[in-house]
Amino acid sequence: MRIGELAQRAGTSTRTLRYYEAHGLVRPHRSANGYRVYDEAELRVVREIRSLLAIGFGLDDIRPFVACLRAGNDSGDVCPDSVAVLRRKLAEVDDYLDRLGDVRRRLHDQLAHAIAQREETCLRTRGPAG
Amino acid sequence: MRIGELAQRAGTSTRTLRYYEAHGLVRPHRSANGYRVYDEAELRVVREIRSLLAIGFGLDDIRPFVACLRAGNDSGDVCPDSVAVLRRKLAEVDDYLDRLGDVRRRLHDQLAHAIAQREETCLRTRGPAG
DNA sequence: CTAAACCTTGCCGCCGACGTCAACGCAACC
DNA sequence: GGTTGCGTTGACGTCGGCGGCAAGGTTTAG
Repeated sequence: MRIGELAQRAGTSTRTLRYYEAHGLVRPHRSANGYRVYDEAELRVVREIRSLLAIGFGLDDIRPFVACLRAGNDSGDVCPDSVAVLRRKLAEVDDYLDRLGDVRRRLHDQLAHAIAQREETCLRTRGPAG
Repeated sequence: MRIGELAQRAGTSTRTLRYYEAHGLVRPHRSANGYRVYDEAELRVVREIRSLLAIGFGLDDIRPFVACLRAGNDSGDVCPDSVAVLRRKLAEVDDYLDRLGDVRRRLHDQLAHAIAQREETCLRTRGPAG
């Protein structure tokens, strides 16, 4: 399969596939004329990459998962390195959830305060009977 | 007050202050020799900017808050435009919290699955009496 | 023979909030 | 008058995951 077909089947672009290759994640052969040739297994790899990117992983984080797939495992996350990354990412997400919760509270309070102030101003402007 | 002093008092850099100015957020006068001169109120403005940046606002989002302060209000969030931004941001954060919660669940499940698989492999390798 | 549809490498653009020079001017002190 | 420490503008670098374009080669269909 050539790059265009893989791109279409993986739901991405040829540019993206070349980018993954440049970063060592996808490894095509080359046909006589220099065209990239991918075997079926690479489709699996590309889908794994896309799936992990979608939940916030960087390409560096993804490398162990690809290696795990290439090592013949049914899923990319059963190898020690992958598990380590999963643990780290889970911790990062938990951390981020905490901070985002704080931000939410601050936003909520600030909004409540602003609205209260506006009500007050409104009352003063129109008079207490307003 | 000149740019160095303001930077120090606001806990930031001169580069940052010039950047804010280039984006219309801070407005110094100029002394005869061309130096930027800030009055005390600008310290307040810069602190507002920093505070909002820290909770994930972009400079564009912050502009209404600065305008609100400049209009003579005690806090930058009581004006209609600021309130609108606060509402929008709160919605964005809620949205992000939802998606991050999904991601967390997926990470957690994936991790649990990976560990279960490894246990199984381990047992098979060492034998059921392992 | 030519056009169309593939493919190749290479390089610039993007977003956003700055950091980090470069090359210069101004002010003050000894 | 030389040094030090302020200030000025301008322009390029950063990070990451690509998009998009240029300038060419290959293959296939008509």
